[in-house]
Amino acid sequence: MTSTAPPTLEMVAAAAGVSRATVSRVVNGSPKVSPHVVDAVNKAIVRLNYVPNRAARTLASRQAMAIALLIPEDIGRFYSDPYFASVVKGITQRLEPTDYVLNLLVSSSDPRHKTRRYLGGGTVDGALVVSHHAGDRDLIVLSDIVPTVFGGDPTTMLGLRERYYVDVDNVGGAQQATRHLIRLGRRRIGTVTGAMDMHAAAHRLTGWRQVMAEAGLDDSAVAHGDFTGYGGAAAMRELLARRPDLDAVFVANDLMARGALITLGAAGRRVPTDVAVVGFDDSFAATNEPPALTTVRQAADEMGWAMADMLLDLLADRNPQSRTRILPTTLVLRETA
Amino acid sequence: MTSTAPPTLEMVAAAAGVSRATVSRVVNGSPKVSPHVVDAVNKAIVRLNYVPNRAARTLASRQAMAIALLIPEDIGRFYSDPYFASVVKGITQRLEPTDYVLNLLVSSSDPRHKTRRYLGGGTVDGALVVSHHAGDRDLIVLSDIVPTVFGGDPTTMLGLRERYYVDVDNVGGAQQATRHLIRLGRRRIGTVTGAMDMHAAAHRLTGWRQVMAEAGLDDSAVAHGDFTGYGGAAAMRELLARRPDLDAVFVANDLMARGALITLGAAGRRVPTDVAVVGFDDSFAATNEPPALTTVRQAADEMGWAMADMLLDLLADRNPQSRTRILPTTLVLRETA
DNA sequence: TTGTAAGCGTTATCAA
DNA sequence: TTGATAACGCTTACAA
Repeated sequence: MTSTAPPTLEMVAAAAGVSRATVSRVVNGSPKVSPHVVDAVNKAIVRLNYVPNRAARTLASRQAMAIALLIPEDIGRFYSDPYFASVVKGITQRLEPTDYVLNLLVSSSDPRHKTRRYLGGGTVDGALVVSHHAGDRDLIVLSDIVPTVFGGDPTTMLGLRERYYVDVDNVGGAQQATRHLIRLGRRRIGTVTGAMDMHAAAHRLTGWRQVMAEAGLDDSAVAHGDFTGYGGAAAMRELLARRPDLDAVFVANDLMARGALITLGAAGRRVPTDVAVVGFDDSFAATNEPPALTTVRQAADEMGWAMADMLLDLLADRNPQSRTRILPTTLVLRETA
Repeated sequence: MTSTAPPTLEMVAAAAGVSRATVSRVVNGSPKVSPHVVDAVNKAIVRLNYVPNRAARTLASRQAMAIALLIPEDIGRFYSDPYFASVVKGITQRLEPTDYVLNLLVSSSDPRHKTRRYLGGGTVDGALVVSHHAGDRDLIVLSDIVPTVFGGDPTTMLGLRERYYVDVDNVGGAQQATRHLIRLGRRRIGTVTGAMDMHAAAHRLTGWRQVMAEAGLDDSAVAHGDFTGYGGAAAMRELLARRPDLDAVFVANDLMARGALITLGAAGRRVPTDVAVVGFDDSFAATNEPPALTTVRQAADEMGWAMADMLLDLLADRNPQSRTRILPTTLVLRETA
């Protein structure tokens, strides 16, 4: 903890024998300063161990150089899902080489108040919203306060003007998974869905349905899960009870796929010999333990990266290529299908 | 995005027919303002939808009302470990009711530069460091810049002055787990350690050793893991090869315990009938899928909470009870032992 | 109880 | 290329 007050621009100016303005120019890399002066100033900066004061800078330039990361109220889920962690990872990676910093903002029970106050205070230049749930209406409002990029399509809600967002191709991923299962010769294919109040779950189910229909297969073996391992195990039991002859299952995320695997093992089914299993996410859960899951990779970190990238464009008044960006999903073949 | 400039204190003052100072007092809840005036000011604030400018406030008060969360360079590990997620959760929960905000700072490859610059710029009032690895020396330096609280004992490194930190009782937890196994009648007890460059792994091994020695049991069945599921599975195989008659195993974290369970299943051992298994962490992995793990709970979120709490004390010039705080660990009995 | 006025450390606008 | 000199929006003695 520093005891003496930190050096100011003024002190550096005095030490270098120039004006404050000049030091400011040097600090900000202005091209029109004589090399000689630049040198003198830099020496003084180093000698005094000078670091610009952020608040003063923000106040004068009206730029906070900070971005808010808004997290849904449902804290528990956010932290327990490796998917979110990867998104955050991607965001921080994109921001790393920039001067922007990330402010973690867990939208409280009263987002209207604290969050709005925060964003309104000029504390941040923009916001990133990571939320899967439909119904986080409050968050939508925020995009009227500062430039905002959403993770996941927020336009499924009504009354929305154009919003910026990045999403992954959930439908396409589910299609690939299902087609793969069919290619494998499976015909009695079921699916375990995610929590249906999240658009990702709905889209994945849609993809599965489309391919099943195309192939003229029975698409009635649907059981609803909740994106947790236990939920996946329970849904799998339900599926097995209804269709004991099932030879494949597309599970809407890896966590549930793990649970499904356990149910299958307990029921004496060999994977993938008897029943092939494909998960979704290619998260940590897919490869942390054997058997390694065949799954649909949605590059969550890329999503975070793309979100930050889009926001950066917005903040630089550089218009992003487009308001939305859909990232591809790819099937990753491993041991379960 | 607002197009018109946001209202200032000055504008509120004008609207309410009082001075700037008075508005400031009202905003900051000063007691010596007549109720009548308070009312008028608040009305004006609401009417203008006024939100104080953070930068101006910070500049004038020399308080950033922000806390940095420093994350180790090894990004991947941080994000894939549910333990860290819980710590962050605890931190945000403690900070929720305060006016402090959290700044996520992933210490880059060159922490000396960007991080120091950041902390030095008066951007934050204090810092929280979450790191398990020994050797993050650079981070230690930071505690000379701003008040800092560490998660995990940083004093194992040399040349350290007094530091503030919160840790969990790893030794005690391992002891409880091992004693439980003995109480169960198990005598041929092995252990799978974590990555030995982390002090938590070392402490857990120590706890196991102590109890084994006390009980006069053979403590040679030690296999080293790396805190991942695959590592745990491999270590378990090694243990089984060396000691086929093993009747219990203490695994240094839940992720590895999951892997160990798979190895045991493949080897035809029933859990807990043939081999009892106790994990560590009580993380997400312990209960996400069956069987639910008997494990040692280290309340990671409490750790985050305690870290933030200690820092808050520091920032309020309230001296914390003590410079260090060791949180208890408790054995959670479930299905595997 | 309220107001005046002097900062807080930068950036930005002019001149020079 | 450099230097005065205003802002920027708020807090905080110090007066009244």
